[in-house]
Amino acid sequence: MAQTSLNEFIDVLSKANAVEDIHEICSGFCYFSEFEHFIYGARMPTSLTQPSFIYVSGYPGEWRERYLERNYLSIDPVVAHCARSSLPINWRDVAPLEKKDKVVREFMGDVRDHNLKSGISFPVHTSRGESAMFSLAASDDHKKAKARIDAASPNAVLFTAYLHEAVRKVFAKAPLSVSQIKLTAREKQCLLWAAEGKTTWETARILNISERTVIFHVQNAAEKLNVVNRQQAIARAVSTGLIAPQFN
Amino acid sequence: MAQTSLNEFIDVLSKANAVEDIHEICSGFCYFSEFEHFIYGARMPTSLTQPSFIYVSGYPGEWRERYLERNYLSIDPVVAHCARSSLPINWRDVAPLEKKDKVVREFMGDVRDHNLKSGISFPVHTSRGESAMFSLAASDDHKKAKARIDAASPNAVLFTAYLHEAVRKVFAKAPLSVSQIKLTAREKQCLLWAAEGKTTWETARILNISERTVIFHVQNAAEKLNVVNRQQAIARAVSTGLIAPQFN
DNA sequence: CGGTTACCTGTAACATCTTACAGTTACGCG
DNA sequence: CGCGTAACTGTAAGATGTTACAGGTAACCG
Repeated sequence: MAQTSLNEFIDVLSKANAVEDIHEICSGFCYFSEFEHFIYGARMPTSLTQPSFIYVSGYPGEWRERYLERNYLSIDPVVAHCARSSLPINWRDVAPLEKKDKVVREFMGDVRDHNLKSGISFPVHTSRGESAMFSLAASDDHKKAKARIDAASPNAVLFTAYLHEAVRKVFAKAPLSVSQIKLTAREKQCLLWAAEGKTTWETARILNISERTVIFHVQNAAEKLNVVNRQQAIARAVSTGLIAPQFN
Repeated sequence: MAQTSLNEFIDVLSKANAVEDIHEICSGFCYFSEFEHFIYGARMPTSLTQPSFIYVSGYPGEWRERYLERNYLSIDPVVAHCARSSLPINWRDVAPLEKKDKVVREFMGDVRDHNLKSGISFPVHTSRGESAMFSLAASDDHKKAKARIDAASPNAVLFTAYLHEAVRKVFAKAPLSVSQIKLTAREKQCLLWAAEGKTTWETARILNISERTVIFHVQNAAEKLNVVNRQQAIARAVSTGLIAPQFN
């Protein structure tokens, strides 16, 4: 029961209720798009029960193990791009970075040695602070892959969005939606200024309220965010987009 | 100089450096996709210097004013969907919600009265907590619009991602600084545990080093990040993806 | 009117972070 | 080997954050 159009893939994705289903659908889409390998990885920051990282992999097992063993996740420039950006990234375009950093250079060499010569990755970010990535890869070089990559991109972006939803549905038993946490204006302001490196006293001057009140708001924010202190509140509020400090 | 393919649209988007350019490109894409109206709206998270909301509108001016006047932003179920989800939404599919809520029902009626009978909206979320939406609309009903909507969706999703980047570039004075800042393994670890709400003492226990050393690493990280204290270091490291705290 | 929410304030003890001082050890690289 | 870098450690004063105590004001809404 192979799918023959994007809509069919989206349709079966929304009905998937096991990781195996999702794996098969990804496999199908990968074949449909004329690629050889795929991988989906997500960082789910929000839930009590879920694993922090989720993978659905159609990569060679050997490479997958090597990747984990060597902690490539923290080196991979494609992963770094997807963590920051919402734009698809052709692996070819991370080549410039390659030259500067020895560790990255070695990693890229290793990627090529494992016959993942060309590929493209599609990031997804959600309002819940989840960060995911779907990659399609092949063993031919960038030039030969270009047409295929161009053709697959629009479909794959849409596919990736639905894929992420499907994964979330399968893994989330009782997802805690960060987006539902509402901070009051004052709570956000106090937290924001703290994230900007201001002390309680400084924030109090800025907002023209007492130090005690600043502490009060930060505490309330921390309670709502279900964290233990100011630092963690900042981390969580930033990572879920509740506040967005500027850096000068 | 009309664009005739998705790639061309993406290309000109990445070169746009004024709102007018972006407006024209959106207009072109709208025509290209055989729709009549478009609107892009973004919520840039609480920030000190930037406006909170950004619009690029190809809607009739009359409707735009009415929308703002009546504070439809807080009623519009499509906006609500896009704030939560990463999936495109066909306006037809919010109809079920219509029946429950009187205010929403009135709004939907008003939408139709203004000749926006069918449409589809594409959300984007970023790791920085931005939330944006690009909508395409037409004056024919859902049934007639179906083929057009299906055809446009994959392209529009990709277009929307690039559109959002373009808008951000135009509005943000300091474009996303691709962080070349490298933290050492220990610096990251110490900062990460701090972001997890651990105290210096706790982190020292976890990493099996002295408290003094933890402080030392955090300080070095803060210096590299060019910030004044631990809190700001966490904010910056999280927002640039250098560390990714988990929440339990 | 009563209930709810956001917002605001003070004091005090204690915990934690920041900053200044002054070093040592291990390792890779040219 | 000399050099740079990462990693590591100690002490101590003073600044800042946390927690627990106990409240008050104003706006909105059914």
